[in-house]
Amino acid sequence: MTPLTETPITTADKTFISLRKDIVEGSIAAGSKLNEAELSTKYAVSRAVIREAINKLENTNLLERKANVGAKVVTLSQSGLIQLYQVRESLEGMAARLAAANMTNNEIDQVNTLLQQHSGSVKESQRYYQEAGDVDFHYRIVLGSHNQHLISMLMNNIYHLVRMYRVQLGMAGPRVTTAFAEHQHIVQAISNRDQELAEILMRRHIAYSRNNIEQKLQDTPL
Amino acid sequence: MTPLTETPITTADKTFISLRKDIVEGSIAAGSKLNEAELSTKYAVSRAVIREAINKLENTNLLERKANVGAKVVTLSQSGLIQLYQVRESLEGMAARLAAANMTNNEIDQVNTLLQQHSGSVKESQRYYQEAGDVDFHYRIVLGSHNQHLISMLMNNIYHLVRMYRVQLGMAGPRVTTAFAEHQHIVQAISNRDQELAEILMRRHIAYSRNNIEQKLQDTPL
DNA sequence: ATAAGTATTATTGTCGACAATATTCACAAA
DNA sequence: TTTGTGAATATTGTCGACAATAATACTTAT
Repeated sequence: MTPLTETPITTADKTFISLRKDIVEGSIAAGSKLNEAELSTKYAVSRAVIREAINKLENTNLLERKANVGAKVVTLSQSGLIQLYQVRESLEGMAARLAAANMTNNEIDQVNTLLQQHSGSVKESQRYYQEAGDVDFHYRIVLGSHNQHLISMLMNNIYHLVRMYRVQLGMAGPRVTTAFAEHQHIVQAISNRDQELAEILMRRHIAYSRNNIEQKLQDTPL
Repeated sequence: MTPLTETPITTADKTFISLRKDIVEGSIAAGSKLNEAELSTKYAVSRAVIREAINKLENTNLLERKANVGAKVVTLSQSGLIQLYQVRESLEGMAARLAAANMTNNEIDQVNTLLQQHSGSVKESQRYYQEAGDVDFHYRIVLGSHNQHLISMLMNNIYHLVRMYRVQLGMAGPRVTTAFAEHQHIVQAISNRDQELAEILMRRHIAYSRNNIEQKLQDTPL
């Protein structure tokens, strides 16, 4: 299940999504320079389209542009990861708080159903949950905040870069089961409409998650 | 004193800044549609430049684009303002926390000096502080977080829209002196390296500020 | 051999024209 | 009058070419 259905209309949009995918998954290497002419032939579109896609990518924090020089894919670093997760903790904490205030009963039921479904697959294969399940859960909470700025910032500016770290550093990890329990507690707080607790639990959850990734990063440094 | 010196290089950058100014200050009306050809003649640049500027403006939350239809300046609304301040509270709270952890002693000294300077002008004319002083203070804290994502999000995605609300709803307000005291307390907490308190105080400060603006909004509804 | 300055090449920025899509207007039918 | 259909118009999306800037290679002098 894809949580948010992006429907690219223009070729610039499609190119943007292709480029983003290639960067996140590393087929365009971190730190490498983007040559507009090259990309133009590679994706079989005009340079104007490439430029528009690059402009859009700039917002996603996946690359940096310098005037008259060009665009470079970001480099992954420990400090970059920490900074990213600090922002995540801040924004998703607020999202959980707002979700406790603003989610409809119907939305809360759906999240509960989602967790029940996951509970099964957690026991069997831990793999599934970590990939799609975790993302799904966080999406629901963020959308449940009903705050357009919050949603846009996390979806567009944060999550793709988070995924880039996950993919390129090969995060899978044994944190699956404890993370699942944490998710349950967060939903519990939201069900109780306890804004304060929902925020605290979500912030802790993300802080734990960061520690986990950081530890992996010690083993396989950049 | 301008806190962050933007140095536009290309004509697209310059046009972007001009357009942003005109939108924030309302000479291009909120809710109005942007016609690329019109703007092209108005700013005396090609349509390509206008399009690049519009693309950049999309990130600032000052306008919305729809494929094959065009870009519209955002409309100001009470719920929009509340949502904006919720995000601000979240991000600037974290910024204050990180500032308490990461600011150099030198940076802290500079903020203290800044507040002392303001303390004089607060007694005389309240006007100055509310405009430049408040902005200056918040910039220092945000920059003091030493978190690039946080800085970028607030500077690029949030503050211009905040200013648009302020300008177009004519916020000046008698909150000057109490806000000044709040600023002092925040700096005190940062000086003490008390992350927890710095975050709490900043969040309260912004919540108060939001209430203040909301109240004004009751008097002059949109 | 090295350094500085200049010429050459490569790459990004800007432009005007054309294509594709959406909007508006006119007309006809109910 | 209102509604639906089609043509005409306006607007955005895409393209290739040229201009401006940066990166590279070459030459020359010390």
